[in-house]
Amino acid sequence: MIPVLKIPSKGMMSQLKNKYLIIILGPTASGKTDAAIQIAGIFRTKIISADSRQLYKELKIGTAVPDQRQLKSIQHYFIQTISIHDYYNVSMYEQEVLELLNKLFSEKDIVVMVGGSGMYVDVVCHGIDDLPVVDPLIRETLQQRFNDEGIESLRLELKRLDPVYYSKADLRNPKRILKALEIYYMTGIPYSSFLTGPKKERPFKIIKTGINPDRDELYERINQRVNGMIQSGLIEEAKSLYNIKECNALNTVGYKEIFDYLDGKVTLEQAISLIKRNTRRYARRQLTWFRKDKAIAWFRPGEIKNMVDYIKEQTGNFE
RNA sequence: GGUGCCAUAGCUCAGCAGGUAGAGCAACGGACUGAAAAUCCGUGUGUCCUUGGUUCGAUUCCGAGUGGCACCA
Repeated sequence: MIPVLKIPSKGMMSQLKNKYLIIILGPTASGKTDAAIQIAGIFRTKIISADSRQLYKELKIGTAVPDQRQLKSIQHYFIQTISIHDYYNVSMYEQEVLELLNKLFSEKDIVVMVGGSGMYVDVVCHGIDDLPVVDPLIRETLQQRFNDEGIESLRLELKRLDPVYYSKADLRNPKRILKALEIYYMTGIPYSSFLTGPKKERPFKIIKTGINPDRDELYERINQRVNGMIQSGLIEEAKSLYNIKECNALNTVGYKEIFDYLDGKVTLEQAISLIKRNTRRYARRQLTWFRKDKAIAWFRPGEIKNMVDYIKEQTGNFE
């Protein structure tokens, strides 16, 4: 059972007019963590992570969470807070972040948010429609049917049950079809009728900054990060998670390739190359997501001073 | 020094009995309202080493040059 969290009341929210959420986003390995810590230090505030994998307690090396020293210097939220066995989704994240922000803004004028999960960032900025919680049994049944029957019969079913969503859905993407059917079977109401579209307004102001190295530099940073992860014990970490490798949260770059190595499917050398390649691809997908957001002010790694100047300019120069 | 083989996409290579070229990997672009580091869709990016010749036409055939590899000295 998922606890329903209360959205702050209107009275509390009206006081947040001069509060600023500073978002630092960018592709993986672009230097977000360091930048966020420096900037949060300058503004004497705290950091909210918007990272769908650093959330998990059990994951550390492969997700490049901030180290102990960094976590001590600035308080972080949403780092290693839930278990990979827990069910979690962006809507829960939205609720929890709004709750937390309401609390943090009572003592700070500025809060920093850092992360590379575009959907997590967007949900905090614009919200997401409310959907019913789906019974895990329904989800499993549909998943089983997909495994047995393939996508075509589910697609035809969606066409019959929710023609509106069918007409605009990505019909070759099983996840989209399954999601819509889950909601239909949970409620008897078409998924499309839950999608209202309009974006929620937030009572606080949002300033978006991004860090985007040149492509060559980004790939070099990725290579170094991956080599560093191997040296720091990624293989041992993956071994300790091997018996639960089917968990959704472990369908993650860095872990899945090491599992294949442990299964003897690839050599260690191949696994490391694949981690690098898959991280590059992930970074590109992140950039595709961020590119369409024209509100982001872009910087290069190390341009902390420029970022701080930009933030001061946007907030009216107060600290 | 001699002989032979090779030179085509970022890489490994295929191909064209002469009509300006394609495969794997890599790369690049896009979608994305509850597992999003997930999932799905799309794209060939090229002085066919250089230079003469033959030809209506040469990446393809011939000569020379350059570079690489192998073997013989």
